[in-house]
Amino acid sequence: MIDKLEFLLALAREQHFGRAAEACGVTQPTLSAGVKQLEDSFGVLLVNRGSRFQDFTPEGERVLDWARRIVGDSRAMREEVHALKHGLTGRLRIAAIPMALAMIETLTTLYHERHPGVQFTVLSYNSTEIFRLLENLEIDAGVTYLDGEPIGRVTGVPLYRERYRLLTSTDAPLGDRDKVTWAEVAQVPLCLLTPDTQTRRIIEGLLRAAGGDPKISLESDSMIVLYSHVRTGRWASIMPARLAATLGLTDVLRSIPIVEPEASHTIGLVVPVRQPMKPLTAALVVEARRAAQLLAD
Amino acid sequence: MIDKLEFLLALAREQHFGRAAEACGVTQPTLSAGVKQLEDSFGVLLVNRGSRFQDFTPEGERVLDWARRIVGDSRAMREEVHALKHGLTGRLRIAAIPMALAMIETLTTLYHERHPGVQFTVLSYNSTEIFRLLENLEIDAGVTYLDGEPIGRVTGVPLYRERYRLLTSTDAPLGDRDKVTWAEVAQVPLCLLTPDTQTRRIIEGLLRAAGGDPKISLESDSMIVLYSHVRTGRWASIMPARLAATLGLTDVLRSIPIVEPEASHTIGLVVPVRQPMKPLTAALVVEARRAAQLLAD
DNA sequence: ATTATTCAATAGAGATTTTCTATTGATATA
DNA sequence: TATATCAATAGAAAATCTCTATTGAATAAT
Repeated sequence: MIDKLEFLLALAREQHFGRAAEACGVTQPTLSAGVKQLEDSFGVLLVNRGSRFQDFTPEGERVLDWARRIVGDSRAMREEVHALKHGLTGRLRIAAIPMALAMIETLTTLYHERHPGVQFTVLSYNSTEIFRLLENLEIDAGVTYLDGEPIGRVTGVPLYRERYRLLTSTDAPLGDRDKVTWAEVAQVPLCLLTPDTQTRRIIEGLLRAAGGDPKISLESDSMIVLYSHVRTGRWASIMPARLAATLGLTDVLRSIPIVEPEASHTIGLVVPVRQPMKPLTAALVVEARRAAQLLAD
Repeated sequence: MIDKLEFLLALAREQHFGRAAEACGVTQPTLSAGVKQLEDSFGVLLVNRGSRFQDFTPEGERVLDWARRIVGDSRAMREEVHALKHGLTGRLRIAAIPMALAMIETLTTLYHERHPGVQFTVLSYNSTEIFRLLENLEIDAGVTYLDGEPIGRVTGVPLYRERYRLLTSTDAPLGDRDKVTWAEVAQVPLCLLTPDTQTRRIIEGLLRAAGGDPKISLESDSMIVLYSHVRTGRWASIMPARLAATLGLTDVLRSIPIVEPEASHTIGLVVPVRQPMKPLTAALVVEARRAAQLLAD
């Protein structure tokens, strides 16, 4: 039964019987039969298909919702029993927005000190995807903005407040300033994250609110790409103070506070609201609260 | 997998492999094998047994907790999909404390008007048992005291406030009074519910607080037994005004307010906190809120 | 228009799992 | 000491699950 529900989750993820089957480690007819069995047992069609996968019926969507919950709980149960016997072990899957990647280390280091048996998978995704991955049980926790765009069925633990800075070289325009305004920054060609990220939308919003029409000379979904460009001294970017400090400043590379307004956003851990949590996740929430104290401004 | 968890729930309920098997509609070896499979798959012992059932291991208790959740959700899923197709049908299982039995009609009547396809099972249990039954998924909802003794993992919906009255005949002691005090009532021989009920504990508490040492001339777990005795005019009892009115007063039988103090307790619906609820339960909560308005003092 | 290709359902065989009956072994009760 | 109760075990039968191979339908490519 539960494995059939896992079939359904895989199908929702892959939107394709064959790939879903592969993801579950079974053959396509097996997965097809599993879905059909669910349909028979419920007495309703769950998936619309016309010789290929189309989408889920309304009933299918509801079942999918329950399936996520039931499959999640069944994994949590196994994890908890395992933890009772062997302590915390296993893999904790975390996704973070690019802007927060450099601070994940604070979390994982604290966690690893207490629970050395736990391994980590840290992925970079935009905030929208993070919520989708959480819903689909593909990650255990995310690190993203807590304010701003609405958040779904998750619990948030604030980690720190992020303030943006202009990263530029001393000999570039504005490079000699103590602080700059958003209006001024809007005049400079910038390297920013791609428009699918919330950070990009926030920064563009601030630039436009200051009356600017920003020129994005280079965009990427990788902070490394942005930073390596800025490092040459020929490009400028905007990033959180903390991130700039982590990546390292050089004698020609400066991180300049941006004012008017002094915008700040809260970054935090997000985990499924489900109670009780998986033990690995519960422990992460504990460490996140500790990390928040370390990171407090 | 889920059926194995059901085996475990039955075992917790029956404390006996054979009876648990019968309750699940399988033979004893099948249930034994199912439990053993769970143990193998978790790698831990769940049940302590020395040639017969003893109890659950700590790990077993945790698994039991998850099993209740998972099994409950899986039933809720089926119910919801069924409701999407056929509307609300099935059986709603409600347990109420004896003192509240007469008001259940208010709930079921409202419910039945809107959802004629739903059938009811109404059981009489004391408040402690009601919580146990809720935990074990043996009932969908309970009706009991919301204040007083601590309540567990349930959501409460207040229905009405209950005020106690002395039920006695006109020619008995106190029978001619407009109101009586708890101290006075403590002097009269009474018919009350058995001591395992919260109502009995509350009433005895009030009587003792008024300095009395009550004589319980007859006790029963059945309101009918109490009422039929009082009806003869030779016995007296204490019950809520509303209940007395439902059972019917005669020319010799009076219901007299008891004061000093004018104690009152809230009776309400209790349902599992689980979100989302089973459709039948969710509908019951809606009707309970309507009923509360009808019953408001 | 014809041919290829992709996709999911179906058929049927083999493997696995599940469940049963019957029995045993152990413990508790008369 | 005999009897009854309880749960585990053994082994056979039944049900199920999963696989390979194929079909049929729909889309894409030539």
